[in-house]
Amino acid sequence: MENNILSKIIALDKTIHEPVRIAILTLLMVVEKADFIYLKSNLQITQGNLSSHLCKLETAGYVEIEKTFKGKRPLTLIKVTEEGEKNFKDYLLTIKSFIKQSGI
Amino acid sequence: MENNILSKIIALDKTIHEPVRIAILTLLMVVEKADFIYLKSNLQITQGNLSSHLCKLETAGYVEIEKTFKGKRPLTLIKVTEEGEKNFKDYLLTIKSFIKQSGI
DNA sequence: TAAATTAAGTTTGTATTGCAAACTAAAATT
DNA sequence: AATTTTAGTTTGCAATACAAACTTAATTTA
Repeated sequence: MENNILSKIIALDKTIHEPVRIAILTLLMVVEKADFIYLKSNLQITQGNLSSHLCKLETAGYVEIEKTFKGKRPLTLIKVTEEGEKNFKDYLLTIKSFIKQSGI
Repeated sequence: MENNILSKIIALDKTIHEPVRIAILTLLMVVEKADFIYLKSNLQITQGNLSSHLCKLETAGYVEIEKTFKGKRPLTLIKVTEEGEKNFKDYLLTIKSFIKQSGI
């Protein structure tokens, strides 16, 4: 038992453990779907940066990306998958128990 | 106010926000000094990996590295600096308030 | 109606990483 | 004398995060 929390920290899911992706997943947990522009304006990052992070999350199977149109303009909708949700919650629980043990 | 926590997450200190370095700093917070071997065996990572993370922390001014001898063998002692301690605590507080808001 | 601007993304380029494997140097053991 | 162990550092490389450049199409302006 004992300092097992440090091995859990070291084994943290790298797909999630990236600030921008933590923020993306946090937003996606509270809405059923979000569009690209909504995420971009909430996160205040460049479109290219958002695009590549979404690709990473999609490749990992953590989000689903649906390309549609609003009128004649492209509209990209993003939602978290069950797997993404589960792994994100696990991630949060590990962080939480780490914080608890840190005594902060 | 409101979703300001996400901008804090995105602005998280990259020198700290790396699992191995979080673990190193966590260990360094509870001892005055640690030696290389102590860190290596507690973290269960390769020496090369530990060496490079310590360099990164040293370059950032977050740890001080003192090379001495135990008998005739090299002994490397590592301690966290005041700046390292302050920034690590700030990091933990940000994570803590994020976890709190996440409702987990 | 031609030119410029805006919208909504994707692709490209690059400098930085994290890590394992290889290496160094000296001490201890066989 | 040769091998192994200890205590690290350096090297090599694949993966990454981000900004800048690009694409495509719609809209606005002159």
